[in-house]
Amino acid sequence: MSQATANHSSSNTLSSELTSTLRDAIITGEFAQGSKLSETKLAKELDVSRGPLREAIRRLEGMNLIQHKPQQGARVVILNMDLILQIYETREALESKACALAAVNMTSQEIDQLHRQIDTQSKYMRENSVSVIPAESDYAFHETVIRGSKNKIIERALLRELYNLIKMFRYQNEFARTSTTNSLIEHRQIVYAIEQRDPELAEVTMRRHCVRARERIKRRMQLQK
Amino acid sequence: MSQATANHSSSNTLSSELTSTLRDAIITGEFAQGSKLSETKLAKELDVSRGPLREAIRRLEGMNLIQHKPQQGARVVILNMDLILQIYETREALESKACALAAVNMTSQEIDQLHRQIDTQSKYMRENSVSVIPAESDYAFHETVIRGSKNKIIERALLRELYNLIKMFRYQNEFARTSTTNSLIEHRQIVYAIEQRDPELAEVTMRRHCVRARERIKRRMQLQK
DNA sequence: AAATCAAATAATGTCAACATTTTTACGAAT
DNA sequence: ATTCGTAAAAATGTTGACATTATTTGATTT
Repeated sequence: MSQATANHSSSNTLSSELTSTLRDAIITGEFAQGSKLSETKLAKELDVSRGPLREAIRRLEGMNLIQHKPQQGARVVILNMDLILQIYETREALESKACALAAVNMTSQEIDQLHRQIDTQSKYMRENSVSVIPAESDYAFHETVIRGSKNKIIERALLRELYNLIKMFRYQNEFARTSTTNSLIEHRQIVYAIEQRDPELAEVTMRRHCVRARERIKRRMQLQK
Repeated sequence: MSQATANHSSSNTLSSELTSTLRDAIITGEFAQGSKLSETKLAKELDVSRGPLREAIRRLEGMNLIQHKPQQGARVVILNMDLILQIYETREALESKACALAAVNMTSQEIDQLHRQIDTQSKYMRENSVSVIPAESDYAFHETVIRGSKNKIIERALLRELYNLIKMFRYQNEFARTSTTNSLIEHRQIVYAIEQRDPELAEVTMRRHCVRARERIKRRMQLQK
């Protein structure tokens, strides 16, 4: 309690702290894809017992970030091209539906927030004379739409499972990071559809946005190879 | 090892055994919706220590079957009308996509299996002079389609998360159980679209099948109320 | 009788030790 | 040199005890 380094999240349990810590380490690639998360080694390094560590691993398993085999331990998921495309396919199905629902269920305050987020992106590009949207800003926009769906199941599937994998992929692959000027235009179209309270338009607009992202990724991965 | 009741799954870990046991108990309503899963009580009843029990609870959390609050324990999810409709909405988005992918990716052997499953359903209805498909047979059909998508992410989201909730809902609500003659017709249409290798047709056919199921549920829940 | 507070009780969170399985290391045999 | 098998080492699975936090109980006050 008298420690200098303020533990700003001391109210949480150790197990949930570990979940966040390990999740971030996996996303950033600090733990390499396919590498083993040794309980004994991690427990020593992080100075915790294996109990909470195992619980954190079970949670990460539920987020698709690691795979666990009985008696053999846990390994970081490997994002090969097949899996990435499957992730983007799933995202397309879920987020287009989320967007349709958002057109019906979002409050006007939430729509205002979408405008502010787009303005931030636009301003950033103008002031820095670049044609890329910062990743955090892009995530924030999509998160607002997803939460606006008011569908807890879709929200959980996207934010708790898929987006962690997408963040991991983008963070570790430079070529996957760019959200170009086109993205901003598409974001505007999405907000327009939601504002019009037009779920069909919102759905196809978001679907196209996701499909384009996937195809861009696919093209670049094939070049890479 | 010399017990009369053969433990046919003794090769698995205790923790995974507990996961299955608790999952089934939740689905069947043996643990009531909203009731607390007390670690100490369960540990005594099942004669296991709390460690593996806690891991099983973390896994069930990842399946959306229970909600866990720090320092307060785990409670069985409550399937109110809102959540049920959200579950069916999500299923619609995922399974229609899965069906489109199945039209592209299924092997002819897997398509044969679909035919056999439909024949079983048809035969059952003829021989028993009823107009309902047994729940297990309906699940089996959908599972074959879902696995046929070859998309591990969608497969996991549907089979590991959504379908457990749907099974729980159907098991505990008599009015939600009936898969009528129409379902069999729709199943035939789905197989036809897959057989034609027509992903667009497969997608809209499965979507309609899911939408109808949801609307049937919605109508009956509103009457119930 | 209702509300409030404190002690007692019970529950969840965490740890360290033990049990079992897997992996590694090493030596013998072909 | 390679393969095989055995022993040692290390890892995961499981348990019971301790620490801390919630909840309950009961006495006190208004």
